[in-house]
Amino acid sequence: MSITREKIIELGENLILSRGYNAFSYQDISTELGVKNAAIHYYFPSKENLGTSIVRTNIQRFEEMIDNMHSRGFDEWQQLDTFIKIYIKSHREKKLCLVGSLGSDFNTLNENTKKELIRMTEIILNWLTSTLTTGREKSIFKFNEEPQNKAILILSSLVATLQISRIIDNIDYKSICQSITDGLKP
Amino acid sequence: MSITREKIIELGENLILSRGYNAFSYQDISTELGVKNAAIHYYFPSKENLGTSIVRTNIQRFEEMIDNMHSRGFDEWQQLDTFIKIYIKSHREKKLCLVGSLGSDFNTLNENTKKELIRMTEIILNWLTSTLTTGREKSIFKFNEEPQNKAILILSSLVATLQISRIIDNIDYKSICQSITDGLKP
DNA sequence: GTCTATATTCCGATAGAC
DNA sequence: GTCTATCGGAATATAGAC
Repeated sequence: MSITREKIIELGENLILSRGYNAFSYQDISTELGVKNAAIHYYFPSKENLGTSIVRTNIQRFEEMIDNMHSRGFDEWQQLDTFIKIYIKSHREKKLCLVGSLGSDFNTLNENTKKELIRMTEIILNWLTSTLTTGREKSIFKFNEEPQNKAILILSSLVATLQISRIIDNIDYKSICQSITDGLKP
Repeated sequence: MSITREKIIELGENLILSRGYNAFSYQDISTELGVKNAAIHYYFPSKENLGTSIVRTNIQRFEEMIDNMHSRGFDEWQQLDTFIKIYIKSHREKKLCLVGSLGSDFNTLNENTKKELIRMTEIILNWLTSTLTTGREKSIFKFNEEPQNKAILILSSLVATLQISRIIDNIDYKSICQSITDGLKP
């Protein structure tokens, strides 16, 4: 795994999160790296390859985070807080998250990228649903909805508030996150 | 206001909601209308003009709906239900809403389109915040968050669940909407 | 193995035909 | 007033140079 390859994935991800999948080009990346746009095709023959690799990298990062939290013995509150902090960071950096950004572009993605995005979203929702379920069993959380529905509502709130924050710039993202967690307190 | 002009706005809106602003072209619209792509430029000289007109049309539609509900004497529950039904219809038609779709593309929009999108989002959020506030004063709704935060949370849930539904296709959108309204019951 | 020169296609947009 | 022929540029992608 070359350093250039990783750099391309990182630049590509940032471009997707700031401008969207269909609004960035290989030229955007190559200019940044000081090479011709065709050089990127050596590492990723088509945009589909790049998009798919970006999503796969994110899945790996997320799974490592989950493993890390489990091995550290984080309880459900600590896990949820850690997850929400990712979104607070994205908000600070004026970026969206892949679910929201690629979700909007879903119908224009290639099959492999779609497949990985589906997989990523399922992994996130399954983890969140499971965390909410066990957290409620332990009376750490309190809520009345189906855990699956609650998971979708929480993820949706985090995802779309990033998008709305981009439109209305004086939104207090942390305060919204506070409202989300307040709604889970026993 | 010619019939062709209205047809272009309608087709353009559907393309933004299904494929995104940067993924549709004048060709997509002209093919549908059986003319050359340049014919669309007669009605909308640039894509910016078209995008801005699409958002303006939506603002007008939303304001007419609000006026209509007020003159019919809808209470806060009836108003919220009517609003949510727009999203259930969008979900059925496999479309997003403009806030979510153009929110993702925000950084790539022209100044005028941005301005109208900001105006539209403010109008929606102001109406929702005001409806939640008076509804709570009348004890029709019950919630603990700041009305402004609650409005953003509800809109975000509706917006991003459309996007997530596109990725994960077996999501019960109506059930999610039920969870949203259940959370407001006294 | 890494990158460039180049091809091809499609985009938004203009000038001008009817 | 409405639409077409056509342009200039940017997109993705290939073939081949180093």
